[in-house]
Amino acid sequence: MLDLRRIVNDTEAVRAGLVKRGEDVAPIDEILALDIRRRELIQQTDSARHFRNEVSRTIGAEKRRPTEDEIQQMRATGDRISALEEEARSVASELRTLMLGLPNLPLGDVPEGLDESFNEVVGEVEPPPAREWDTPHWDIGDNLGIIDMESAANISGSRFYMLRGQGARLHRAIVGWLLDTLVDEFGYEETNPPFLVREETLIGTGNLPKFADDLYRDEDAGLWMIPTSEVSLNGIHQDSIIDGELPLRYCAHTPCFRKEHAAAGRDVRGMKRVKQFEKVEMFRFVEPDDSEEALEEMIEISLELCRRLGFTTRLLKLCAGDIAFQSAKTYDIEVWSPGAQEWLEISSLSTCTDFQARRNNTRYRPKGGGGTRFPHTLNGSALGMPRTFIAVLENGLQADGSVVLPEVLWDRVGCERIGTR
RNA sequence: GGAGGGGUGGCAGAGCGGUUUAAUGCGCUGGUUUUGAAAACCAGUGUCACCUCACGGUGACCGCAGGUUCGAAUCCUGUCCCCUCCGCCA
Repeated sequence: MLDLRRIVNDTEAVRAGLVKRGEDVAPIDEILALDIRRRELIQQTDSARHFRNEVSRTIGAEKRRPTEDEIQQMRATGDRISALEEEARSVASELRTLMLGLPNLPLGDVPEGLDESFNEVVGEVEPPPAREWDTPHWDIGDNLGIIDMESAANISGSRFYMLRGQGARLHRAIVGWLLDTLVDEFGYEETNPPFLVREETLIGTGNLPKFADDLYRDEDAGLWMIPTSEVSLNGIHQDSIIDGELPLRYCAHTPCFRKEHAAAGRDVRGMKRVKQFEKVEMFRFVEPDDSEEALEEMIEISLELCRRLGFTTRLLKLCAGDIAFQSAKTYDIEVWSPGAQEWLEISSLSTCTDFQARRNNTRYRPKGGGGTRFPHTLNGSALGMPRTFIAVLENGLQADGSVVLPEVLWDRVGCERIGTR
């Protein structure tokens, strides 16, 4: 959520930010009008209530029964207050609806542009030359008997995958290695949060109300399945004032559930785009002044993880039209997929400034005192799973069809190579 | 699913119709003392909104939503969540 005061005091900058994202600015004028009405109503209600408080306080202090006149007058005041409150509620609710529909504003250094063709590659990298045996991950997995797409379809239909034997173990090894590395080397607290969340939690991240169509839900229970652990981790401090010092660094390994309507017909083969996948996520609550540096640190962590897995990567700075609703700035890390001869998004790292904290009503106490403030939140994949798995297979593929594993995984998988030699 | 108990300020925890503008403790901030630190002592310190250049003022908030009343943290109804016990399922 944007700061209402900022919309009022710095209207043109807010409009410019929305335009940069290709967003409709019409709600701004409605918001400004509703805010004026809202203030009027608050003032009128407050003064009516002040009157009522004065009178009843006097009666109480004098320990007497109220007079007939007083009772009449107070009843009328009560009715007036009720009427004002009712209008105030409806104005506040309209205002909130509009506010929840506004995306975050892109930071100044976010590239202009409305679609992915305007994303900037940071430090161009040449992909390695193609090898004659390069082949997509589904063929590799099929040959080795470690990816079983047919069974997945039997169980759940399209856009699911199933891993078997050493494939399942490799998957588990990657996840375990990622978590351990984040905890042991990069100062993250490991968490294992709920995967089903309340509606308010999804409003807090920005997924609701706007993107309900992308999410799975249990309507009877009022619970939704998370599309990313960002949702659960952001929810930890919902409606509360963080007790203690920032920064807070959480990581989690969770399943993620997405309907993927928007991708209908695209990436249908293999496990690249599926309705259920797993991800190891990094999440931070930081002081506002520290968020840009924190984002750089998180990018460096993800790049380092890719390096240790032996991946060829490139870094993308997303343009204003391509960043997520809640994001103020996003970098994607893409890994070279030799089997498909394309760059594959393996991590997305964003700062959401105070946008999520505001929606979530998460606050902290700055060190010097002086009340509460909204922290900044940042999230990023410490590598998304099926794609990391894909990259390990395609990069490690040998001419004989076996896959040589990155050294960091040897102990966990129990071998250096999958397949015959 | 059944029975009971409970949700109060950063935390703990009183209050159960009108001097409560929510006691007290912890924590936090500042000060005194000290070579320095700790301890002790003194003072301050809930959140949010609106008005004001400011000093300051006003209002709301005791899980949430209604209701009763001149007046509700306090009484009534509904609802959500947490805890204990029982049952059922893993």
